[in-house]
Parts: sequence; structure tokens; C-alpha cells
Amino acid sequence: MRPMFDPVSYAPAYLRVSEAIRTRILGRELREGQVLPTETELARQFEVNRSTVREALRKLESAGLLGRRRGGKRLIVTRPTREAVGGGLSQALTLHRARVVDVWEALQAVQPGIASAAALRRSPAALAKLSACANRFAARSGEREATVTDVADFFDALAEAGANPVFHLLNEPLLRLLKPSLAVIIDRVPQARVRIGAAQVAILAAVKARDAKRAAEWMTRHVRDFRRGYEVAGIDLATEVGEPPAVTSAIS
Amino acid sequence: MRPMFDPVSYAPAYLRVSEAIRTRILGRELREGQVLPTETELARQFEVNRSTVREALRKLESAGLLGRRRGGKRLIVTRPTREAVGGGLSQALTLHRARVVDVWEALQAVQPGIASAAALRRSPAALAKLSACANRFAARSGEREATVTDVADFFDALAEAGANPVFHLLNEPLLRLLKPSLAVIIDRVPQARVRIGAAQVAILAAVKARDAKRAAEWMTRHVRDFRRGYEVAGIDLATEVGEPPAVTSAIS
DNA sequence: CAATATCATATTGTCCGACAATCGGACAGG
DNA sequence: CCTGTCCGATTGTCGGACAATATGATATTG
Repeated sequence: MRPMFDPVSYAPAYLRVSEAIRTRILGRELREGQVLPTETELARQFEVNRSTVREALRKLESAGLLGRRRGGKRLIVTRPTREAVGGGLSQALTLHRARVVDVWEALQAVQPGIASAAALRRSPAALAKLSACANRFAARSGEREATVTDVADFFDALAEAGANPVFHLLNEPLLRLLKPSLAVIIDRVPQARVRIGAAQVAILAAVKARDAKRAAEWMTRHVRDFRRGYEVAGIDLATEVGEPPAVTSAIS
Repeated sequence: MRPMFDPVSYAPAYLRVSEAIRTRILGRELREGQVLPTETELARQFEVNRSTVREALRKLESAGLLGRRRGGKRLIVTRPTREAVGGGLSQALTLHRARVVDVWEALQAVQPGIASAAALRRSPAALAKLSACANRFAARSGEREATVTDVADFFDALAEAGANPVFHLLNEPLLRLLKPSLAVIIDRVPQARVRIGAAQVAILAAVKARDAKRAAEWMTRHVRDFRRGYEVAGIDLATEVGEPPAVTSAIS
């Protein structure tokens, strides 16, 4: 039978406090960079104990809505960094048992769109950055990890060039999850570097020429190449992605 | 000049504790559904105060890694729900000043891929669910909000049919951000319902026939239609998306 | 015996007060 | 201008306390 009443809702104080602050931030009443009142002051205003305020603050901190300047003591209003968002998302994807092939499929869907957005809207500055990424990759030899980073940077610069925050944010977790398997490809597929380099050059040229269609086409090929790379490298596509443990930020 | 030293790192105890627990969860040592030790016990094990443990727990709670059964007292290990992840992401996108057109562009890139994944891999059950969504939409009249939900449900069911957790997770925030503007379209564009309904039928047929190409094509048209809808409805594409304030979960 | 009411205990949510570490800024001296 | 010194403000952490209630065991009843 359909329940006659909804369950009565109750939220502990630390939640109400964090929601109150969150609402202010989302509503732009608290603007980015602004320093939050001190914990004692917040406790006074909300009429709760400082411990309660602190629990609320930890939630917002973890959501990336609050942060602090390096070495700073006071909390300031921030917007979630791409890294933070990407970390959360890739964490979630890991727990949802996403597989290498799932990530690849998503890349296949998203990247061509990103490439054409970049071609349409790239600024000279963004183009320069993209170009720098491609050059850095081309000049690299050996150094597996750095090479992987170069590839990711290229994708990232491309997303940035598209001037679409949605693309830029969605891209981050995908790249993060791509990296480990990409490292294996770089290691085991001799021609990988050459093919990636060629694709980057072609995409760069298309973006430079503001040719969205060609940028998307090359990107499609580029991503398809990764799949080929998985096969040649002998990576099981059904491998679950998982960030290497202890990659997170806290240090002793 | 390049700094000679890296900044010395220090992490407060509540962070170290939360990272320790997070690592255990990510490493599957703590499995989903498992109840966490009590706060007192954790405090004993980590050799910190209970207040400190609680701050750590709030962080993990906020990340969606811990939760509790409805009305429950003890914390249990959970994986971030799609809603939680989507909420965080759309919050971030709001603060990054994503515009309607940005979300639309992302949909345009992602949805065709989702549609073809669905066509390739849909199970009979998923197909039935998708079909039910389409029917519900078709039967709906008036009720703007419910109609919008129907549309989102269709997209969601499609993503689910694709059996790709990446798509499914990425889809949620996009839909969430789409909704407000979609509501306006439904309100102001008379032919919107008919066109959406027709697209759903066509996509459904393609998915049923396992015709990935056709599913993607229809989806492309479908999404393009939304853009047309924005124009007809007079929605400024540069409007920033923003969730309606106070939509969050906490109640007095 | 199954279902239910009763009760004791464990656990969480919240408060209070305290203190060390350190950040931020003022201030003085070279 | 850079450096060293001081002080107050603020955070991180602790210990203890208590009310409310979820949990699990036990007694009661049909």
C-alpha cells in the first residue's frame, strides 16, 4: 500500500548549519575568496556549539566549497577545483566498478565534441597552450609517467580551449581514470608515441584552422587508436579502473 | 626562480583519520553495507578524541562514502549515489558559471554516445523500463514539473540501458541542470511535447532494434531540437545555470 | 511458537570548557 | 628593505558530560 505519510524528516544541527552556509555560497551571497567568520563567531550566530560548527565546516570543506590559502588558518569561500571534482567523480566511478572499456567509451563520446568546441572557440592563448602541450609530448622520450601526463595535459588544454566549463570539468575524471591504462600502453606498444603525436599534430592543426569537423574526426580516430592500443598491449578491457591507493592528498 | 624546497606538508588529525578510512573503503577492505565501528571505538583505535573522529566522519559522509540506513544511527559504508555525485557536480558547475548553452553542448556530445551504447547492450528489462518512460511521457498532459521529470527519466533510463556506469553518472548532473530550462520550453513551446514524444518513440524503436547508428542519429536530432526550443522559448543561451536555491536535502 | 511489548544498554548528537600551536599583524632595529 | 620579536586571535585537539534514541535482549501475550 502506498504510505499515507512521508517519513518525518529531521536533520542534525551540523547538517542544518552546513546547508545554511552552502545556500549562501550557492546564492553568491558569500563570494569566492571571501573569508568566513571565525568558528566562534559562527557558533554564536547559529546558536550552536563550536564543535557543531566545525562538523558543518568539514562537510563544506570536503565538498570543495570552503578551503584555505596554503598555510592559511582562516577558511575562505572557494569553488570546487577541477581536481577536487574529478577526484570525487573518479572515486565514485571506482566504487561503481567502472571498467576500462566504460571510460574509453565515454571518452569516445565526449572528446570529439570537445575537439570541435575547441576548434570553434579557441583563443590565441589557448591555442598556444595546446601547441605547447603537443610540443612537450613530441620532445619527450622515455619517462613513462611524464609522457602520460603530457597526453592528459593535451586533452585538458583542448577542453580548456573549448571554453566550456562542463567539458572541462567532465574531462578531468575521465583523464584521471585513463592514465593508469595509458601508461601500460605507452610501455608496451612501441608505435604508440608516434601515433599519439601524429594525432595531436592533426588535431592541433584543425583547431588552429577553426575546422571543427576535421578536429572532431581526428579526435575520433585518436580515441579509436587507444582502443587498438589496449588490444595490442593486452589490456583486458573489462579491468576495473581504480585509482592507485594513497594517491590522495593527506600527508603525515 | 624555481623554489628549492617543496612546502612542508602537514595534515590535521581529522584529515589523516578520514584519509585512512577512505583508503580502506577505496581498497575494498571496508565493503559496502558494512557498519563502521562506533565513534568511540574509532577514537580509541586512532588514538584521537571522539570530536576529531566525528570531523573525519563528516568529511566522508559528505563525500558519499559513508551513510546510514533511514532512521539508522550507526554509519555504514556506502558508495556515492548517483544523486550525491550529480549534486556535487551540478553544484560545481553552477559555481563555475556554466551556461545553458554549455550544458546543451555537453548533452549534444554525450547523448548520442549513450544512445548507441543503449542500442548495443540494452537488456530486455532495461528496454521495458525505457518503454515505460516513453509511455509515461506520452500520457502526461499539463503538469510541467512532472513532464520535465518524465523527460529526464527517459534520458536516465537510456543511460542505464547502456550499462556503462560512466555514462550513467555523468548523465545525472547534466539532466539536473537541464531541467529548469526544459521546464520553460515545455511551458512556452506548444509543439515541444509532440516533438519530444516523437523523438522518444524513434529512439526507443532504434534501441529495440539494436540499431546503434539510428539511435545516435535520432538522439542527435532530439538534442538539436532542444536548442531550437531554447530559441523559440526565448531563453538566453548565455543564462547561467543554477539550481533553484534550497533544493537541497536538509529540513528543519 | 510467533508476534509483540518492555526494558536496559550502547551510541550518537550536542554542549561546555580548556589549552597548545601558530597565523597575522604590529612594531622595532639593523 | 629585510629581520627579529612580540601579542592577540583563531584553529586543532582534548576531556568530560548528558539527553535522546536506536539496538538488541528479554519478557509477555495470543
